[in-house]
Amino acid sequence: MSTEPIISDSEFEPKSGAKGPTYGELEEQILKFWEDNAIFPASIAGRAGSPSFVFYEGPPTANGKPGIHHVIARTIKDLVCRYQTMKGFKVERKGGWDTHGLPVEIEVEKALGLESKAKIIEYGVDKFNAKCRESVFKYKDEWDRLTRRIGYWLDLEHPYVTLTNDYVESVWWILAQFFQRGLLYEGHKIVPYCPRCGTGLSSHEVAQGYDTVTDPSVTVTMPLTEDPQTAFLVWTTTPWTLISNTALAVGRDIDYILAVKDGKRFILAEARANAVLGEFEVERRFKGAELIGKKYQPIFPFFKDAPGEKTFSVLEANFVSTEDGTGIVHMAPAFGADDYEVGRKNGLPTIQPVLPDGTFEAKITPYAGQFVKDADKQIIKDLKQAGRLYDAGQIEHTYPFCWRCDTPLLYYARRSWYIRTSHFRDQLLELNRKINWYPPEIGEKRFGEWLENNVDWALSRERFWGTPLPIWVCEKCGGQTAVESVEDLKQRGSHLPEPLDLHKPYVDEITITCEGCQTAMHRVPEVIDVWFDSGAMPFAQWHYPFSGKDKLPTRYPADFISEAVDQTRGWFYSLHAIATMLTGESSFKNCLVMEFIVDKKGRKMSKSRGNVVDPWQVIASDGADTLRWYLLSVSQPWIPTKFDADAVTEVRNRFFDTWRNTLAFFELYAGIDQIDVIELLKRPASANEFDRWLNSRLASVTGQVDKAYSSYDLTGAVRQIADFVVDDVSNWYVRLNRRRFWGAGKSEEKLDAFATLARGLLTIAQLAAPAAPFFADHVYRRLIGDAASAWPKSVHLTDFPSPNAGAIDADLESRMAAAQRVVSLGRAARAKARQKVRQPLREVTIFPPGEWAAGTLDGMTELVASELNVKLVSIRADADGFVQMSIKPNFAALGSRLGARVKELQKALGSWDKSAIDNYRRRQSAIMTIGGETIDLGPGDLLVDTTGPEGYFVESDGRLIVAVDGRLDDDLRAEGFARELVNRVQNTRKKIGLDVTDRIRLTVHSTAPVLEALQKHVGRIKDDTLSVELGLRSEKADRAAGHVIDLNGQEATIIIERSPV
RNA sequence: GGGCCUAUAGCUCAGUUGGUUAGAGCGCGCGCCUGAUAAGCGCGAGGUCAGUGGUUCAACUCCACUUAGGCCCA
Repeated sequence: MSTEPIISDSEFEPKSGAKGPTYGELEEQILKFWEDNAIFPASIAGRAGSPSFVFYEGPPTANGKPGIHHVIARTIKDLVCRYQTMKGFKVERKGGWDTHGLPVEIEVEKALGLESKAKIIEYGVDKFNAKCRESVFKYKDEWDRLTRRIGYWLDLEHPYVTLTNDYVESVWWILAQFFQRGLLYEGHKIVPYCPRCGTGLSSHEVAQGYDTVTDPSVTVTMPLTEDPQTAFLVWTTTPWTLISNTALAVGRDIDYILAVKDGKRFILAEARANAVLGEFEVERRFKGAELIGKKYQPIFPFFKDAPGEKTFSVLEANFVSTEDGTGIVHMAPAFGADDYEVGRKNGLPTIQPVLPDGTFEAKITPYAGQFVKDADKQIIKDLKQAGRLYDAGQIEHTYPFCWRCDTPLLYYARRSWYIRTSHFRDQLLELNRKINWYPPEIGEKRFGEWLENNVDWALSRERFWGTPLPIWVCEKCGGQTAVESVEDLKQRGSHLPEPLDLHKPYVDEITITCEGCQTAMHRVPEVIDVWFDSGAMPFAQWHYPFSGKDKLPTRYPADFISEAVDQTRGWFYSLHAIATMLTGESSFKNCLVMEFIVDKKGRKMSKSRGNVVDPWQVIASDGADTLRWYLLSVSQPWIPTKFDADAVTEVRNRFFDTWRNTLAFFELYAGIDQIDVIELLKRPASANEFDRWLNSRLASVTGQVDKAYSSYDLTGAVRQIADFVVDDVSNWYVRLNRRRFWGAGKSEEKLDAFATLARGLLTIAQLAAPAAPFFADHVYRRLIGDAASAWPKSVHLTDFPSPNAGAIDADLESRMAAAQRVVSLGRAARAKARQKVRQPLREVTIFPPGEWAAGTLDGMTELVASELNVKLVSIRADADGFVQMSIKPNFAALGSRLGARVKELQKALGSWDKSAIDNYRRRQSAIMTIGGETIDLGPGDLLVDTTGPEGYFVESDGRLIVAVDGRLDDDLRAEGFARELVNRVQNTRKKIGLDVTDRIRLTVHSTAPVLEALQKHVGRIKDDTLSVELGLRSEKADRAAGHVIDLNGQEATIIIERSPV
């Protein structure tokens, strides 16, 4: 055994205000230790040969600074990975960067002052893309720095980067597979389109430009082919789209009527009839289903011969509502996403008579060359003339405008490439059911319903900075081919640039000779949706299948991913969809979905509001562990969290300071006695009841925390750890066992206490390590020291503790809980008696509740007596005659059994007298008659409530009663003086800077009654205050020489001198 | 406009399949304890459980609608 003190520089410092290093400084030290000793790589290498726990990092884009919401995301990912590592798994964590996409382009456009696609082309796509490439790593260093500082262990040296040729090549390979399986096709997509800029807008661009405007609101007639005297009534706010009308839509289950008004016959939804028609007669009622398939007469002649079996007929659509309009919807597939989708399913033609600049083409003679919205007026006039207008008015609503030039946007069919995801709908749904979502409703609702309504994935983007779509088309014969690798491209292509860059514009120059007609094929101009990039990461991060074939089997699918809820239709979907189509299984098994972090007022954090929290500031003041712990414990990650900096500090004060002080307490006395922790941990289990209790609690908590972590209840886990440290370890075990730590020598009793606390602190460090990796390692290393080679260097290299089942003593835990309840009520009773706890009292009487087992307080009376500072603890089963009682039904137990009769039972109980109540309290059974029916009442069916007996000071929580005898006698008073004196001396010792081990000579000057009282307790006073001499003087003291104190209203002066021995 | 999440004490959050008097921490007031703890303990003040309507013997809890904040779509 080592004779050197393990703890050379104790953290404990007497109250001087300084508390040793700040948490931030400690964390920096731990970070350095991790780096110097390569602990992160060691934590993976140490699990070589173990089964893998597969984690995928969702790639961020580093063109913006990381914020507080990134800290929670990274904390959760880190926690789970560290936990699984401690559980024995090999957990690799490859970092990643998302580097393509429109948001990147928009940032660069703003920086360069480019206002349209034409301007970008003018500027040069090569130069533009070079700028994009730079911009995506603008804040990479900042990201890396924050990632390291918050302790997120991630392989930042070998990240996957979506813009590299290797990554793009993998994406191309996947797309080529899809192409060869016929899953890629060309179609149209309805996009919000600015006719002036000549470009489609992304949804977040559109969201910026909504404005309230007045538009025409017209209702037109569509006569039935089979009965031209009857017409459908159809409503629209965009009359110009009527030219492209190809069908009508109704809801299958909506109620419709055939109405007669002024001799004319109309069909419309019943719910809308009053609003549209005013007065009318109903000729017939029927469901929408009856209308499906009916033909009608086109409203304009231009496309009356359009192809399609179902053209100019009534279709079914689930989006038809009766909120406004007529319940019969006009369909123009070229100008509405819903329309387009229904049109596609029903083989309708896409009639598109509008040119890219927003004007009608020449074929539409009366309106040719007019901007469509300007043509509305003339169109309405012409409809009226043709007798097809039922009603025309105006409506105020919101409409999107281009955020750059204020031109009204048109929803416009543009050429687009699609992936046939809808063919996999059932499989997507089925595989989704196998994913564990946290919380589960994300999987069932938000994600599940999204999959239910799956439409084909619109893959292409008419942009510049993205993975180019690897499809080459022959202009002559229309032949198409997909390139599946760089090798493939080299073999088939000409004009390959050197060095090879797979981005625009270079890749566009490469031509492939058409197999069919030997003509040059050119690549389609589009790039792909950036979500496809990130969704391909399970494969592309390893450059699969070109070099990752050996790696994939142990790295797919992921056991765990976690991102914020906005990724439901982003990354979660792209991961799931690509994997399902490529491998037939989903790419992740567990998915923890985070909600957003909002400001203190519940509003979104945004730069413009100026309410963004800078993580660096929080880390600087409270430390990264504190921030991590706050974010984990404040609420479940999947409910929105209001960030509160004061609450972060509170976490530090309540949990970390308590934990740290418990360690400091241990170190203080372990240091004094030169106790070797490693040897301590080898001691057999202690028989001491307190030690057994703490060990039992420790085992229970270990099991609960393990279970919580493994089921992704991270909040539950950290809350349990914090409660255990604060309540059980610090405020109960340490406080009540302090004397065992200070005692002289190295008694078994003392070493047992040290061993118990050491074991507790060590295990807590392990339990907390995944959540608070810095401080946990600090505690661990202070305990283990550097010398101990048998123990791993870092807590993160240890195995997660498994509960010591043999240590769990449920009976002991419940007896201790009972004692704690008694003490708590006893203190309240003392407060009522206006007696401070330092003043000993004669007796406390306990009336245990009926449900307590007979021996519940066995072995606990000594503890209760000392905590409540009473001489005698009495337990009386029978409260009759001592307390007043009332009784009522236990609604929870009886409600389901008796239903409404509970009320009658309650009434009947009102007539019970005291003995009847006490009878039930003791026997826990009774028979009653309610409404002529006999009811057997068993244990717990009735609840006895007790209120105070006269004369005593009583406190009760409804079942347990604790009564304190508040009367004092001379002996009690004398002891009160003695304890009061000890307290004053101890405070004074501290104040004048004496060390806890210093011996003193103590002199007390006071009045005769006080001295007489103190005389009775000389031994105890000397022991407690480490006094080698105690002088009691009745003469007046020189007040300046000592400290004047108040002892229960009597004045005294104490003089303390340090004794040389 | 649609889908989903959230709303409980001054603040941050718990609240099991509907059931006794809706809890905790912080903050505030009063009292107490302390030989590790700028900590802790007790008591008190503080709640139309966002609002309205419904189902039920019984609603914070279930249903409908409304309001406010958020996410994703249109």
